[in-house]
Amino acid sequence: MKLKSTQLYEARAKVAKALAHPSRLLMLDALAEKELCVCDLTDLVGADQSTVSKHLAVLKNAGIVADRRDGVMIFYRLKVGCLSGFWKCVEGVLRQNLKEQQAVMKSAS
Amino acid sequence: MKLKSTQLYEARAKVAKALAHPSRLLMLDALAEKELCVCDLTDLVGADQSTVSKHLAVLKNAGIVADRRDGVMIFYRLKVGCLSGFWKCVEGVLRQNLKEQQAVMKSAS
DNA sequence: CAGATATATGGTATATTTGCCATATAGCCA
DNA sequence: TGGCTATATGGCAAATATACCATATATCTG
Repeated sequence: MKLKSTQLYEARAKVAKALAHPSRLLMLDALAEKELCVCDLTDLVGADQSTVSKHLAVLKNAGIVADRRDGVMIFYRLKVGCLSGFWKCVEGVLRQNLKEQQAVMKSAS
Repeated sequence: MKLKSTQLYEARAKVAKALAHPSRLLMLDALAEKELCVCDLTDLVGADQSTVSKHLAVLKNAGIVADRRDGVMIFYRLKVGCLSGFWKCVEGVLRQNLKEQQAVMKSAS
């Protein structure tokens, strides 16, 4: 039971780690629209191609995206559909947190 | 617009980073039930108290939990309600990925 | 096959994260 | 106030993540 739990949280952490970089999040947002090749994503992120390739490997290894070869190009697509809803919820909470902080600041002044 | 986007993805990454550790995820799961003091969470995680305290600081700084003092003890509670639903969705996708991989293995054997 | 293009991988320097120890801070109670 | 308990913080060493360069691999095309 303890081992099982450990594995569960490590699996979740692997996904969270894959999401824990601005460039990867930018790419995921773009991929939510349509599949894109590495060249598109490299342009989008504005980093070295090898850097983008490694970011994509992280996402793929976490099971968040999948890839498909078409000739010389490799297209990546999103496999997890719950990201946009999740961020919407999280950002709602953070906005609320901010409001509460501002209220505290105001009452203290 | 570019700056705004960068800030958005950095804000999201901060939340994802806070989620990117098995011990923190274990604590968040426990906090989904009810608020807990640092001592409870230290027992749960089984790490040094200072380590747990720092993990909690990460979660608090990301806006995922809030704390409340009651005498000598400090109770933490979850502020973000969308975590369990998110993990449920993610784990569904990962299970599906696994099935597909197994199907590939089978057809290749 | 040779050359060109798209992508991945190895190597390495730098930055960040993590965990524990020691210690500081804060509240409770005698 | 002094001692006790709960929690937080500073410091440091080890582990991990990140970015870029150089280069390897794979595919297409002539």
